[in-house]
Amino acid sequence: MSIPAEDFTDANGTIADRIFDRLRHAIVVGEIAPGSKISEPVLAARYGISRGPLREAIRRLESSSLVDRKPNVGARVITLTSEQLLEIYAIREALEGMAARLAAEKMPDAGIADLRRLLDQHRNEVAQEAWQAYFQEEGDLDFHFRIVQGSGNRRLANILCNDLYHLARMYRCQFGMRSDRARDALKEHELIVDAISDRDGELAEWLMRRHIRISRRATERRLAEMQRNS
Amino acid sequence: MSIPAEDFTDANGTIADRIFDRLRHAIVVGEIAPGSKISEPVLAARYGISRGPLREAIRRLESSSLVDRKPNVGARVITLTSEQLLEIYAIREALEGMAARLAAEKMPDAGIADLRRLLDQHRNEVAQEAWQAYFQEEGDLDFHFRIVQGSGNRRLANILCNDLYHLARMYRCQFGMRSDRARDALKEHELIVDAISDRDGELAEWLMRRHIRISRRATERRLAEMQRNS
DNA sequence: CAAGACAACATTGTCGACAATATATTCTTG
DNA sequence: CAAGAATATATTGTCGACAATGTTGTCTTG
Repeated sequence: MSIPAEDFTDANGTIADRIFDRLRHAIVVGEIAPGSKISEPVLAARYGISRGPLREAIRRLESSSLVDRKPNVGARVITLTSEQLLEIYAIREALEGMAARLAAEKMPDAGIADLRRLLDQHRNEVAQEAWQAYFQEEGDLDFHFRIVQGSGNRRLANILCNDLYHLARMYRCQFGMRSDRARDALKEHELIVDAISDRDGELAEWLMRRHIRISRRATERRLAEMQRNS
Repeated sequence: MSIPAEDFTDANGTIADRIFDRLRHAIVVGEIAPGSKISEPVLAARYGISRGPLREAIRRLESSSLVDRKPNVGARVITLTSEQLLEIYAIREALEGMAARLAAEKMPDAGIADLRRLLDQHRNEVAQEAWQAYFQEEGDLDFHFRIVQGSGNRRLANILCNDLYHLARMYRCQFGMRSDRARDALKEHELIVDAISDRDGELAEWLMRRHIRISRRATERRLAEMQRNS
């Protein structure tokens, strides 16, 4: 929810920047189907802009590895394979584990307090069962997002927030991932925040890595299930 | 040396792609000084191209975080601070540690044999003391590059090879990093290859992380020294 | 003389048109 | 009728020109 890339306020920045955000969002939520062609003429017409800014946006989408471009042929939205998804989980485990450790060492107390408030909110939502899976997932990303920010490593935050989180979100939209793991995940989140609050970096890293590993296994099970049903 | 991005054969691909490679190389080796402005008109004139492809290349340089761009103002080459450099080392430690573990599990025997040949070559160069620091450093990157490739995680390889290695190289050129650590580094490389060859992922990860940590400490010492002399 | 406003300039952002390349269709030929 | 070549079409790549924004230098004025 508070991920900057999500709230593309159409007022600021250049057309290329705005179209990049819009396209990225459209791709991530599946509005533009995976594997479909990114045609410059039709998109330029649809959004009422010229091809110039559009091309720059597409080049950036390529850098974010959301589209696959071939010279003189064009760009297509990537189709996330299960292998690629597991690759992302592996990277997140390494990177976010490190982020949790750094956050335990360097995150300001105010940030930890914010984190606790966020968890309180999640706890209410889960308890009332009034939450929708969508918001639950958003909340999960929000949690991870804040910890990464708290690590203080700007480049780490860039890698995760500009690329990997969008890909993770894309997968969730693509496979209609509904989280029946909300309660467990919340508990894991709470333990992580406790460790960070105790400034126990080693434990925070271990908990975060396990959290992501569990999440990956749940995904693997789901993928195997889908494989079986198809 | 065998890093794909380095040999920009001017024959294939579009102008935008070629100019991206050329600019990246020019920035990395310091041909375009850190902090200097990336002026579209002057670069278009210098390379004899139009501004269109150039702009796309600049957008991609921005995605690689080699330039810093402000809307309606322009782009400037980033200036690597020592903090940013240490951030990169931290990320490399996490990511390449993982890569070494995966390589131990999945790298084909042929790849390991290639790795050994590479180390033989390095050993000769070091023994003859006929090596120049430049090639030594290139060889180091080549070693890391191959292990990352051997991990089989394509996205991991992209993150490291498309962004972080270029930044690391940029730093080395920027600070005129001469390696008096070649002998030790070679020994560490050999241990890592031994672990991979033994399919001991845990050890390979540990050795790789330590290798990068030692390298980071050497860099920190050098930075402190430079700080003192200035 | 200093500080702020104004104007001239340069640079970036955007657009439409043309050239080069790839894909799809049609035609020929065994 | 099938397979391949040649053409036709559409899309991408590139370019030069115009509009919008930032910057810089100058001029006025307290």
